[in-house]
Amino acid sequence: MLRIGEVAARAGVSVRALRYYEEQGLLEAERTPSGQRRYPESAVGRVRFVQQLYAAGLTSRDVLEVLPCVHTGVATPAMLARLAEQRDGIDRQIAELTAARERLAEIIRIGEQYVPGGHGPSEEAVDACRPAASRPAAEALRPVG
Amino acid sequence: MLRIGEVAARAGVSVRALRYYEEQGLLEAERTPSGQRRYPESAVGRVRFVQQLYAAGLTSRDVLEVLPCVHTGVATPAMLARLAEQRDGIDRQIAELTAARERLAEIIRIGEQYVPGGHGPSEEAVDACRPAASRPAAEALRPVG
DNA sequence: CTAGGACCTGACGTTGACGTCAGGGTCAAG
DNA sequence: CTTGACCCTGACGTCAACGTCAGGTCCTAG
Repeated sequence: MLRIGEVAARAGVSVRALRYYEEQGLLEAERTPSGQRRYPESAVGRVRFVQQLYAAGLTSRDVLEVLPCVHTGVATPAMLARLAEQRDGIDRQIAELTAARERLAEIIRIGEQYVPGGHGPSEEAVDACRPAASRPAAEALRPVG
Repeated sequence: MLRIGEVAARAGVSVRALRYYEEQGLLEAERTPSGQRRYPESAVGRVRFVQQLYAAGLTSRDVLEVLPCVHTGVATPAMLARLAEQRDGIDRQIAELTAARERLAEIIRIGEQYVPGGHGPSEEAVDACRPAASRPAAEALRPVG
């Protein structure tokens, strides 16, 4: 059985975070007679999983909805629906991130092309800043006005 | 020239958000003699771009660091470095999201497999909750304790 | 037995991106 | 000329996931 500090260190989070997770019902702990928390090794993996879901934009409540699969080992249809919903949400996020990434990457490509020479503003660079959908407009993201 | 309400509607954000962007230096506006804001069409695209970067986890300050490419049309080496940094951050996020997504997807697959029958907890379902790295441990994410 | 590092429970502070309310101008239509 | 939708500037409220501080307990090495 691990003490809270050990779990925190192994999972790469703060002690405060673990107490917060308990508060939110995401992580239980046994208690010693004196009231100190004791965790099984499994807690480390669980904390990492929670962190992963947080990173995916889920809230504590979302995670709480999704975690029961852990206890029952099997999902109800309603839970499956929620799981699928969260998965789809993540898919949407990935799509958005990919779009944003591409946009930055294009700005970088064009920037790298023009910086060496060091000459003035390039239409292409400005162009890269515009949303793909409105490229023809040739206006977006240039100095407003 | 668009009024603030129109820009907000077209970009799918609140009027308050636009005023906030101005406060953060992310979006300028001309003013009518009476002090009302007027935006060019380009503002809509710009707002969408800012939203996209927010969705990618950038803060207002991050966006502010990245936006100047818009004004100069070309990036300084320092700016290119920041852009690359943000792009790499997004890449890391995408990787994490993909991992989280896969984990949820696996839970769903196994859940779908066992729910129809409606019998008890399945080891596989529990297994899917564990981090791939610690699969051999066969402990993580089961009822803690 | 004692020092000090780890742990405990409140409970208030923080940060970012807005929401919301108060109190008051603006302006096209009827 | 008045009504009602839209706009303005403060300025305080919100929510999540913790950070941090206070004041006290536990426990392990020396």
